[in-house]
Amino acid sequence: MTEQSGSGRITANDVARLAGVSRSAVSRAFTPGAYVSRDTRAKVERAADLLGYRPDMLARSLTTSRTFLVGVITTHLDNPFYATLLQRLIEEIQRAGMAAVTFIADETSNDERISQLLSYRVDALVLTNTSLSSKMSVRCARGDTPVIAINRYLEVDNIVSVTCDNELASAAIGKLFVKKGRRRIAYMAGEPDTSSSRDRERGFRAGLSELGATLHSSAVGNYSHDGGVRAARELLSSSVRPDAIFCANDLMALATVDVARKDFGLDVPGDLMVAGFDNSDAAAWATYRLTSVDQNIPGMVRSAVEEIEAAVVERGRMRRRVLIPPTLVERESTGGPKSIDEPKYGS
Amino acid sequence: MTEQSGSGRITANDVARLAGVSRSAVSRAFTPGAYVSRDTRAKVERAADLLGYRPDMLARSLTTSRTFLVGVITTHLDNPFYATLLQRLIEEIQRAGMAAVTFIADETSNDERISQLLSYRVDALVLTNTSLSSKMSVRCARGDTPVIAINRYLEVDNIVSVTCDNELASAAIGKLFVKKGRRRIAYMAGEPDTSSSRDRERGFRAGLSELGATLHSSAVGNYSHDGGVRAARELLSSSVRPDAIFCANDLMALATVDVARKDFGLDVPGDLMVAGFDNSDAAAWATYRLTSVDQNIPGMVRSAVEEIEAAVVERGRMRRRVLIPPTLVERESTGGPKSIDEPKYGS
DNA sequence: TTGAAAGCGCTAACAT
DNA sequence: ATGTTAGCGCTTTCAA
Repeated sequence: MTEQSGSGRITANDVARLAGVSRSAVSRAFTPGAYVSRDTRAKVERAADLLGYRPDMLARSLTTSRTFLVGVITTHLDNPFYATLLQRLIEEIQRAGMAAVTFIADETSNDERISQLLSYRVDALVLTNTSLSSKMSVRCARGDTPVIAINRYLEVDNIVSVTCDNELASAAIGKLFVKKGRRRIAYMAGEPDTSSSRDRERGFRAGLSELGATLHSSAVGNYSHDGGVRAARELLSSSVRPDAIFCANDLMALATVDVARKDFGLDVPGDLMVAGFDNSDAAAWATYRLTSVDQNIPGMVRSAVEEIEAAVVERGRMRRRVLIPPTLVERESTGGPKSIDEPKYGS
Repeated sequence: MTEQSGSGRITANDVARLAGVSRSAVSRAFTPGAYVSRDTRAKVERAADLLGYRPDMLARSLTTSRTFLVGVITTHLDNPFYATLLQRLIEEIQRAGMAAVTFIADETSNDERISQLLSYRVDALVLTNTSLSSKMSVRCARGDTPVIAINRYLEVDNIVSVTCDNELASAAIGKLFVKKGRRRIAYMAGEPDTSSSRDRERGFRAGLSELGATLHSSAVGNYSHDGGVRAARELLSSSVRPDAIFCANDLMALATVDVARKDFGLDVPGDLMVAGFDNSDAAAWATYRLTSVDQNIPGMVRSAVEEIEAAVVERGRMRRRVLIPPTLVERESTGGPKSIDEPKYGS
């Protein structure tokens, strides 16, 4: 067993010496589409294995200006949807042979984080549930760093937004309520200044009016459980109580079910139908059996990473918006699945 | 407004030219403890601001052999505890001026991920809910890369494990059940081959026997909700049903409450007391009000990052194990908080 | 205190 | 197909 003398980093030189070839031969052996003879490649690989050598990505990046690093900025992960989204995104990035440098957005220090990521020369930037200041947008553009936004539609140039079709799915929920005979239909908004919350409200209203119904009341729950508790109390305290509530995410919908049962003694779905958004794990739990919208996270992250790969090679302009078709998942909180022969929307 | 001619990356040379100083002056202006006159520093800073310059971390790392990159390997984030842990860990890493390169462990490709991180010359490696093969352990040691394990105690050299005091907290739960008058007390294990699940069982048994009680039955729920459902059905189907179950995490405990109520029509805590571990958000929800153990995630990640910083400067041997004191959070699932004057354990 | 020069580990253009 | 040479952008001795 040949050993390395100076403990510490093993370099291409060490491998070259051991294999009896030049440094460039070693480099070529580790470069996918390079001219190396079967023979030298074998020698290099054996030597590399022996020494436990692996090219230094930093040094490599310095010459290739490809780091295989993707910067990811996300929010707090208390919301399980964000957690799952981040997990799948990271997995997809690593499946594509890259690595994710992840930051949690401070909201206040968002620009600083992006600047930091840029100093690592990330090949691309992915923003999940986060915005981009126009200042940073131009810095990314100048550095030729493609930016992909997931789950937020950003009105900024040179950025591709990947979201599910919030309007379509929300309209489907609205129509579901009406078909189930509900008439006092309420909406619980997420964070009011996000595109997702606005799109969901717009779609929901459209779905209602398509069947001749109209919104009875609404409140803001800020996408959090606590906010959902407050908003649910507000809605249900009304003198004319709603008989159906569409919450802009599951966290608020679960809170709404809790409040309806515990604080108001209501039966779900008898007295009150509730629907959410995200199809989180808890939506399927026996206690809730919550109707919800599956955003197709795998589809979203796949699109996002495809956009990254395209942008990295093309270096050109990018598509502005990608819409992922969601799926409505009906459970007992809206009276259970509809009859089997009724067609689902979406593909 | 002076602008940069060649769009693309701005280098120290550009700044030097604009500021009328040398490259090294620029470098020194960006190096905390370096000899630069107030005057040149000011000139450099102004020029850098104007150009939007920021030192290239990759190039810098190549000479300093400090990347300010921390490799993080974690598991699936379906478990909200892992999600919160990861979030806080990343936040703590970025507060320390470093960046986290995050991978989701494939279990099968764990070694490959670590090797990949090593090729980025990460300053340290953090494993959360993950193991380390002895092969990789020696590669880390050879490269002088410190390894910190969170939430797993690993029997490997040169590694520091940060966990909460699982045994202490679990013993407290055991004693709580006995004090509340329960005698048919069961344990629901997590993944059987993890140190956390084993330590919790050991502590729980110890707590019981300390008050003269003994374990009635046990099952394995693998730390998942589905697993918890199955294990709860198993335990509650017994001819002599348990009247208290300690689940090794909240996900399983919530599942147990659901099963007890929905499938067996039991009252919690009347017919069955349930306690969990992690003090996840859902444990506080009105439907569950679950007694649980708060592992003090902020304390865990703070210790972990302190260990990183210490290891990076010292390059010496490290402490083997850090125990974080947890807190018992009593809620209605075990009959509500005890009287106010009864002392809590831990600090 | 500052600038000039060397080099971190690698890849790529050029010769062979 | 292989080796030689010249950098990638930075820090850091070494002189001045």
